[in-house]
Amino acid sequence: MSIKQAAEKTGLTEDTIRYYEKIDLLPPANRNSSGRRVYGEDDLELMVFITHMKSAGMSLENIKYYLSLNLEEDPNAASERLALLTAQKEQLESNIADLQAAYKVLEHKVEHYQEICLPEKLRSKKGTVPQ
Amino acid sequence: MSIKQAAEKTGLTEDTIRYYEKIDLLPPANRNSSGRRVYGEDDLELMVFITHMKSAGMSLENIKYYLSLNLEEDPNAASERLALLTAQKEQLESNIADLQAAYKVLEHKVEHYQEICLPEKLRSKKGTVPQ
DNA sequence: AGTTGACTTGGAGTCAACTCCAAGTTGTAA
DNA sequence: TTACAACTTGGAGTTGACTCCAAGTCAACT
Repeated sequence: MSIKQAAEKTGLTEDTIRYYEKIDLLPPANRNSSGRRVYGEDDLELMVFITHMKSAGMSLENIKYYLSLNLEEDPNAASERLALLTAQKEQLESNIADLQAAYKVLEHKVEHYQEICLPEKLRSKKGTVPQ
Repeated sequence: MSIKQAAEKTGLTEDTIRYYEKIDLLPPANRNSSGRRVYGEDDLELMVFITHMKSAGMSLENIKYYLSLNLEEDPNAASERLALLTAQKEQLESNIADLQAAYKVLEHKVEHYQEICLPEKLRSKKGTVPQ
């Protein structure tokens, strides 16, 4: 599939995909006979994985390092990956906790302004802390 | 209190506090007789509020807009604040959901590498999705 | 009077992560 | 064949949020 289709499927932009390739986060894409990038399912999976790690707050630099660990050749690669993932998981836990604290603050504020805006009416739909 | 003490109490750096003042996110600080910045409890509260909103993913620009809504003079300020906060709360909900999805992915990966690294042993301490 | 050390300023530099651009190539369609 | 859209490249520019710097001021202490 073309870079355009890959972009559509992953939610990345074409520029971002090329940028990821440029910084060696993605391996050089396969090319067709006229030199255009061609992607397969494996490539898509990798991009999706990257977006997951990114939304978990991992920097591109760290994702790159993670991906560089060669499971076939390096006997320590697996445990290094484990260490990285565990650290990231812990950082993520604390980020989520921070966000949830911020959420509570927001919730309070929203309630406050609802009381100002809707004089003693329909204050029904309280948000719940997302699970 | 001095900028240094304010920085210590809020976790911001002195540079960041001055930067926030420069971009009009914070009002011009009061000065003592020799022109140095002096902060009171109200100022600290504002800084803490800003850090909360920031960790909720609100941009400094949006926080600035929120703070610029003048409750005394503008009859619509309260409902505009409500709208802003509600939008932010919704965005935050979806961010938290994303993070939790990423967390699940990480958790799976961690389990996978634990199986590789610790051959059928001590796979006890599963992480739980943080509340 | 001299030396710290904490502050002041305006402005420049940094960083991650894009985002855009100009100029060129290729494959398809009218 | 001529137009057109979809790609290609290297490199420059942008954004948000700091972070650092040089040069100067000020108050307190020895």
